[in-house]
Amino acid sequence: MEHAMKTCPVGKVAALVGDPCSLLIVRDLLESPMRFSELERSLGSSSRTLAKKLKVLEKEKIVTRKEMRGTPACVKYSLTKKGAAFHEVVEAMRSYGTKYLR
Amino acid sequence: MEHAMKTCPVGKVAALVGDPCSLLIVRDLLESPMRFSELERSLGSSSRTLAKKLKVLEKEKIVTRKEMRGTPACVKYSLTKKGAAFHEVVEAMRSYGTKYLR
DNA sequence: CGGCATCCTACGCGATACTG
DNA sequence: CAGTATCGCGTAGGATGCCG
Repeated sequence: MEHAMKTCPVGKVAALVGDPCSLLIVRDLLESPMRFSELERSLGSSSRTLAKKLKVLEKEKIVTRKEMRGTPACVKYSLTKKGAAFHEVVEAMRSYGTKYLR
Repeated sequence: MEHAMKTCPVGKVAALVGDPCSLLIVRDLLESPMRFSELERSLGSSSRTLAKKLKVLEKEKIVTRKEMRGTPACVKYSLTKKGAAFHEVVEAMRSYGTKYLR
């Protein structure tokens, strides 16, 4: 499996956002920048998982972390240009889901 | 996480082919029908994993199993119309991967 | 609020071996 | 060739608790 995911463009994308969690993060952030807790609620995932996924996406330059000062803390996540480019992929998926999955 | 994947079209698609293996199966079958062993080699996965994924995709009417008689056995997998409709999604991914992932 | 640390469990998945 | 069965490990990911 490893080989295919490093060779082919499709495989590489799959390796990056090929899990439901990362994909849904991108989907949400395409809508608008969001805070950690907002994502947490939207996805219904644990903070642990969310934090880990966000870190990967940040390292891959898909997502930007912006920390506003103040107390309590406030952090906004948004998409980079590279991340926003997932728009086409997500829309293709949405279109498919709407048409074929009830 | 469960909720988001049953509510939103994108989530539902993710639940279906939101893992690298299933996605790569679809990618391959978009090219042409393939035999079990061909998929096995192409993906570099174990027969166990492949068989399980294929069963799911078959149950979801993404993939069709066609058994030719003869010995040794020969089985061809191909996409249904519903499966072929993933073309747009896969192409969007390929386009993204080509542009942004080296 | 936005995390990180810890613990714990389920399961994905490869390796191997065996059948029709 | 096309699977199924069994074992065994690595890991994803929830639950909980703590801290700046």
